Amino acid sequence: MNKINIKYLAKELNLAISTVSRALRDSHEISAATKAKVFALAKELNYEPNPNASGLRGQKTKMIAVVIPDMVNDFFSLVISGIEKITQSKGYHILLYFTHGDHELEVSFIKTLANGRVDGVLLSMSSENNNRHHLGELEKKGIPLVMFDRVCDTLQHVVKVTTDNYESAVIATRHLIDAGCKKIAYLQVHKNISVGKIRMKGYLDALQQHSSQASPLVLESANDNEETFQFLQQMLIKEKPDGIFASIEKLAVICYRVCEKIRLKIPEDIKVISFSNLQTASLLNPSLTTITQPAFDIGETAANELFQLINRKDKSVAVERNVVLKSRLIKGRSTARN
Amino acid sequence: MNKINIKYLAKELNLAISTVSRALRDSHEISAATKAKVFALAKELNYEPNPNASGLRGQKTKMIAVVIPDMVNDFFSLVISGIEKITQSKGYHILLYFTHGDHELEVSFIKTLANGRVDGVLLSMSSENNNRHHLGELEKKGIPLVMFDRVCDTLQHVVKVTTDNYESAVIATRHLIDAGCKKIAYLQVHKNISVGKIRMKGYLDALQQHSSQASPLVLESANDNEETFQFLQQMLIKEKPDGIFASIEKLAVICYRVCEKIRLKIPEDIKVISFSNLQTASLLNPSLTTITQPAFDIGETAANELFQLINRKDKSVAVERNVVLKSRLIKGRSTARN
DNA sequence: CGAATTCACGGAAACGTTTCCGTAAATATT
DNA sequence: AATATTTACGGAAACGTTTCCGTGAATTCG
Repeated sequence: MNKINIKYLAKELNLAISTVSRALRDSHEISAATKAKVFALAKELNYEPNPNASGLRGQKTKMIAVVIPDMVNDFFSLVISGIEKITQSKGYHILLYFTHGDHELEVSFIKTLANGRVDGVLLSMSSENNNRHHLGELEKKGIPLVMFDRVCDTLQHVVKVTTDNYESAVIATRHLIDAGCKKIAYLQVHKNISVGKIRMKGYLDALQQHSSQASPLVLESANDNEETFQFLQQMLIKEKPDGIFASIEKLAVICYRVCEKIRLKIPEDIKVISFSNLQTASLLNPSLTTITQPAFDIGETAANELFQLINRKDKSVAVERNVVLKSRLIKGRSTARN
Repeated sequence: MNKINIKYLAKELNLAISTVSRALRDSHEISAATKAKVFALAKELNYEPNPNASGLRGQKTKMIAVVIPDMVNDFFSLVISGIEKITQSKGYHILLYFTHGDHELEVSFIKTLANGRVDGVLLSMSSENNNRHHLGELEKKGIPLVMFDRVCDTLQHVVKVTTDNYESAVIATRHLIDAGCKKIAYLQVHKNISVGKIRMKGYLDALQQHSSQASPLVLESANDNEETFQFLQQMLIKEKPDGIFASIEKLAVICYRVCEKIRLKIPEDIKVISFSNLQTASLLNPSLTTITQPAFDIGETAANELFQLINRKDKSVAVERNVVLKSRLIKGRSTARN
């Protein structure tokens, strides 16, 4: 359990510490012969530079933070896979944080991250979108930030990677209308998630422009799944919608369960469409029509944007940019015409 | 963008660096009055200690690495959630690595990790289980290791967290036998994953002891999903099994697709059971009977075991321990009696 | 051939913490 | 009252790396 560091290599080779360091970094100031000797010994002893020392000296950590609500659905798993593809190719490391939808946790994570622990941050915000003061701390410390999916719509001077939520919601709603739905309900999560707001606007606009439906029908989900189940059941019985547009897949799943319980047949009695990255959507009973976000692409894109920020020369000017990726409508039997 | 570090705090308060450091760590050597002043300023300026400096000095990083094959199924997502619960409560950070089933990548990850980047490693091995020399490097450097799920069965002196794969496989096979299956096929991944081997042994033993089936029927999946689809289709047509035991959920999903294509009715014509953590298993058509591993528990347990190793006093003696958690059989319609 | 330049390397400072050691003043002990 | 101990803090070393600066020797140039 001997400490193998540059000092040890230097002593072993009768060289100065600085020489060994330069040799390892392939500096032109070092002769080929010396480099060869250093490389050989480093390889033999399995030498790896101490990241804390490098980080401390160079103010570079080769690490980025990924801060997401959680991983209960396939979306964020895919995003992370996309991020990992990029970080892996750049020799970077991923630090992973879950906010569990808790804004306070998010603030505390960002605070600890704002001190040289990472070279950059990828963030998908926690539910409560009220306060964004903590993000200024990152900018103040010169740590690049890229937001994705759940972005902060009121925050300027930041790079955001999103999908065409509005257009997709319009398409989804029109898909239900075209399938013959006369009364379409929208299942929404918390009101203060920007993604949810934008999707709902798409639903509302499409309804107004392309349907004769008298008024929109919106159900906001509860914190607890069982509670949501009850609410949805009441709504389906009372309002009798013939189309359901779920803003997230969890709500579609709950909807399937409610329909099974109260003997509503999908798609005969009621049609269901949902934003979803569920890999088994096509195997559900019936197969679920989905609006599927390019989750892996989002991860790749966000990571690439972040590395552009990390590597740029002039860090004084703030960068603002909105990258919007397209979602896809994948038809299943849940919205088949009667 | 001023650097806020201990030196700055010290100058601002007319104190020595050492005094400020001790105050921040709530040392008994510092008077209450001084502590209060230091805390106040630190809070006001949002001071956070530089992790590289702390890590370099104290040889503690407050980080652990999680090395897993990938995140294409819900299992590892849940494991990570379990791990995160523990790290979060201990103020630790998670570094995440995907090996993508590539042994070389695993070796290279472990190598970089063996140099003070992390305080401990949680590992679920990549597919190829042949070489385990790289893990010795961790032990040599005194970095604790806990393996989970895909463990190395030939490696001694290490903590392993697994599930009762053998017993579960016996139960799964017996479940099919009890449901009336006379010819049960086992769908297996790569031969050299210990988990797969153990599960297959359970299948073989259960078959021998409780079934009149002449000989076992095993199909090893190809690397490519479509290829596996073709193989399985051929096998179902040629051998006509009436029961399928899938060792991982991906194979069960492929099996569903094949059955749909060649018009085999589940469970009337053929019954299907699978190891799976699919959250939508009960919503599939038909609902899938699963052996479900306590993935979240595995994460929690592995993380707790790791922290025990990290915090123990005497690091000279190697610890060996096998924690085995129980899986659950969750009945669906895919194995209903005819 | 003397001067300027390049080459190849050594010494030392710096990154921000933590902790060992030292020390005046204050308090306690005999 | 003289000594011992505690209190509260300062100075400096150490963690391992990178890089600035310096310097003899070798090479190039006029």
